[in-house]
Amino acid sequence: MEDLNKYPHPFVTVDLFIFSIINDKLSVCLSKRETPPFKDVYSLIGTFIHEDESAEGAICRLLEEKLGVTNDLVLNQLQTFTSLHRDPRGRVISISYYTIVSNPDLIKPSWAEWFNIEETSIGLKFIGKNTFLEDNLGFDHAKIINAGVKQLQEKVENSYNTFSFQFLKDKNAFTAFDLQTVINAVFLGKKNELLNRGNFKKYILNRYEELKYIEKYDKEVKNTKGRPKDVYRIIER
Amino acid sequence: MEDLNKYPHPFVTVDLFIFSIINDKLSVCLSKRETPPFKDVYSLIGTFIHEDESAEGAICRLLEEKLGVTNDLVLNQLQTFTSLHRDPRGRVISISYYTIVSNPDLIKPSWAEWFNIEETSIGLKFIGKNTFLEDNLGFDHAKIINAGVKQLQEKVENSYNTFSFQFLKDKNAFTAFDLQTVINAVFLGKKNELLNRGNFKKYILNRYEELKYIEKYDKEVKNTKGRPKDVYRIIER
DNA sequence: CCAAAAGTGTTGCTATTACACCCATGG
DNA sequence: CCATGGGTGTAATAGCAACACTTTTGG
Repeated sequence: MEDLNKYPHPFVTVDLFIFSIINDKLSVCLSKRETPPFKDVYSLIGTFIHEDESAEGAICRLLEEKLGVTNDLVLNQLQTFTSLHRDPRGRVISISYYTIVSNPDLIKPSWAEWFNIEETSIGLKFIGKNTFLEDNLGFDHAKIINAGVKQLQEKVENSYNTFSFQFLKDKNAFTAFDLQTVINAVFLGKKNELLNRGNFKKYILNRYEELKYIEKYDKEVKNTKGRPKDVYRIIER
Repeated sequence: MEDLNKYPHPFVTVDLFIFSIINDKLSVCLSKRETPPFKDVYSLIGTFIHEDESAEGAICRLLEEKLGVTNDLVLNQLQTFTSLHRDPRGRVISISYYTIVSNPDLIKPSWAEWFNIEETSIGLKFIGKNTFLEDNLGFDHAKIINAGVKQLQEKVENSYNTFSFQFLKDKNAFTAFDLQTVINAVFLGKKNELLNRGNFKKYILNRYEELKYIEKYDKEVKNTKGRPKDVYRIIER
């Protein structure tokens, strides 16, 4: 059999971005690089793929060992980036993944920071606690995040799926309002006008209920004025 | 700066599949492998990525040098496959791409063969001139083609785009019938009942015309009975 | 002038939108 | 009992599917 070693082989990394919703805004978790290249610059969280693991395996290792996340998360492969000079260290290709956490506090390390995503006329900008990012991300990661946000929106667009449920903080007690907040966040506020409250409840939530994706099970314990919201929980399959 | 060579690095290939429509059926171009592993077994056409080229660059090299295709084709990245034992030679990951050619005769080499794609109750089967393939493809390529067909259908599903135009044999002279044949082929015949002739012409073709994707420019030169078809051409952007 | 094949019109159904109205709660 | 906020009903509209009807050709 042919000897593979006669072929030059590029290095392969996985890069992950984690989405969540913070203060009703779509947010992404980035890290400040502690080593060159791009020392002190923010970028996606990544690692080289080891010989004995798949790309998903590398992402899981990243989540467990570096980020301390042991929950089972749904991993979505986004795209593989291969342009020649994307990494100054040499020939490195990157397989990018994204995932969703409902609770941003799941990510413990201090070097991992959350950034709200906002849309400007020229593109996305990322607003951290003390930092403000626009195009100043390491590698080609600004481009990757743009592609990721777009794909996330496409996945949620198709209303009659359960993809957006991943953002819900409590899968056993949420309301139409909660889910609509998620969807508004994913679309960076732009869908606010598109679907009014009444129709959302009637056509989206009631439809999910008919399809047995969710079930009503109790009224909200509330302490504000007004009629209490219907409370749902997800029906596990 | 960190020395990359301390990391083990997997090998990286690109694998391409070319779609076309032959005898009104969606077809895919595969090759019989001339060397191990999987000698004499059919598989996608692939190559290792060189040090000095991107994945798209490797696909272009494949098309030009191996397949003799110099046309500018639209390349679509499908997915990257990384499971550990997908290649018996060792740790090899594959970035898969697909493209569309309107004329299958563009692919000249004798080792590249076209297979009609049909759907059975258990999955896809591939029917060549003398060969019949079902699960007996090399590597994990049966899985890759399944994913590719699915993505192709999703792209075409969204009716108001121009993706399906890539299959048209003559972009300067086609009819509603031609385009409907393309779409029926992409859906492996299953959409035959869904859209009748009259509605397709009215709602799809006339809409494309309004959107200035296509324009009517002549009647068909015909030698059969019946009213001549409207003939369109694509408006280039 | 008739059959064939394709374009166009008509009808009804369904999904969506806008918006009004009704209901449950706290103060 | 009223303001608040959420649930539900209603009317208008847009899009689509089914199918009938009309137009244009060849023989």
